[in-house]
Amino acid sequence: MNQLAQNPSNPWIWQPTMNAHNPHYSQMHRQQQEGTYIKEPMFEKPLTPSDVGKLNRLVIPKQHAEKYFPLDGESGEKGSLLSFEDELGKQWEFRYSYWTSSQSYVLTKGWSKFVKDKKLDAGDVVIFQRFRGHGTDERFYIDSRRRGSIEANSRVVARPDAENPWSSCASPHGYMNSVNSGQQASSSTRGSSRRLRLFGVNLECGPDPAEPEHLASGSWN
Amino acid sequence: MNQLAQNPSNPWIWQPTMNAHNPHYSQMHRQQQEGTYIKEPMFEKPLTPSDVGKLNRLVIPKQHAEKYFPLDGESGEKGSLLSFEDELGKQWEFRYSYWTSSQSYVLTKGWSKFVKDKKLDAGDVVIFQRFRGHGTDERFYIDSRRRGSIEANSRVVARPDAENPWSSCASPHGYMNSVNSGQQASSSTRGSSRRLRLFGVNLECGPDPAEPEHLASGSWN
DNA sequence: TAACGAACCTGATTA
DNA sequence: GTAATCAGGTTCGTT
Repeated sequence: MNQLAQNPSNPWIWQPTMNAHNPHYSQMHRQQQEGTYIKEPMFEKPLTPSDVGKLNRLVIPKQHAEKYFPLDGESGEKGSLLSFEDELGKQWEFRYSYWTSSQSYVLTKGWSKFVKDKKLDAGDVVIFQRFRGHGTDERFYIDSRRRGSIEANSRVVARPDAENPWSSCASPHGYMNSVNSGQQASSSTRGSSRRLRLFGVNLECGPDPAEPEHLASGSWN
Repeated sequence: MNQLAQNPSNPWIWQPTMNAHNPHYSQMHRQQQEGTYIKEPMFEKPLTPSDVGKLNRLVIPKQHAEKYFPLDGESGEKGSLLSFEDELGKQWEFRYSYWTSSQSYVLTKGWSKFVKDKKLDAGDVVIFQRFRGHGTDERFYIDSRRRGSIEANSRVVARPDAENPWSSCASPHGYMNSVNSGQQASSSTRGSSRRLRLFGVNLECGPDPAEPEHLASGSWN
């Protein structure tokens, strides 16, 4: 089911694995039969009640929006379309625009479908990553994790994957590796003290430590 | 501090007085170094709780809106911007539009700032006037008075002005003169019966007669 | 016609 | 004190 597999010699590098039977077999993989990508985190957004409510929009913090999704003059007026792939290879398109009245960047059209499909609630965290290929080749990846979870997406939580060596309290997709520069974090799945540093945030991973706020709002920068 | 002074020979006519030290020295006066204006009342709106509440809008009675602030087809769609000057020469801009859902004309953007700045409460009255110059030259003026007061604006109430010969229970800016065609109203600042007719409305000005409703809702037409 | 979505707005909070 | 940000709203056109 994984469309990308870690390169055994370098956990930063991910390579597509072909699986034509996957109904969500992504355009990315159809178009690019080979090649390597660097998967890197962009930012996270802990969802507010408004982000998952009736407003049908996700506010993207300005510093992240301007860094990763710059709008040129033309697209700034009418907004643009951003395409993402989720952990199943499913494609998601969102209208992305800037609201001058509130000076904020938002995902609008398509966002509510994502919220519904992923059953997102306030406090859940949406994770934005990108795969960078050769030159300016760049593909966006969207993921989420439940409030209080440090799992990067629902796949590991809801569908434990025997292929994945990371267990609960570790990070799938090599986040830890990339953040820790290949050095594996010292976490154990047994024992009373389970602590790790993820993306610059100290995280407790004991037996449900009442979801401390610093965990839910942990961000990459 | 007065930006306009009555013409000694005709109280209907007001002429700008220059005062470069006034921090609110208005564009009107900067642009028009000379000239005369006819100041005339348009209408008043006694403020409802909604007008000063969280709705951040002022409903303008339809007959007044259509008479004084007509919206053409183009501006009817997106609304327009109305500029006013207050008694201090400060400029106020309000978005003005028609809400089809409620069939009403409203001031929206900018209105809440005015309410806050003037400390307006329900029952207070907002006064709309215009200065008419040559041809179609027209400038809007916005003012307010406290609930139960017949003072035309806070200047006389809060900042007694030695230059102004009108005392409490009289009208500044020559309203009385213009309405009574130069004939001074028979009001006295002493005595048990203080009554005057202002813009066609009989007003009691006794010692705080429990703010009768007809006073608070007195209107020019 | 009811629901959705795009645009607009504002106040609390923060830097 | 001032300015920027953004969560939480509203309206209104579209479907």
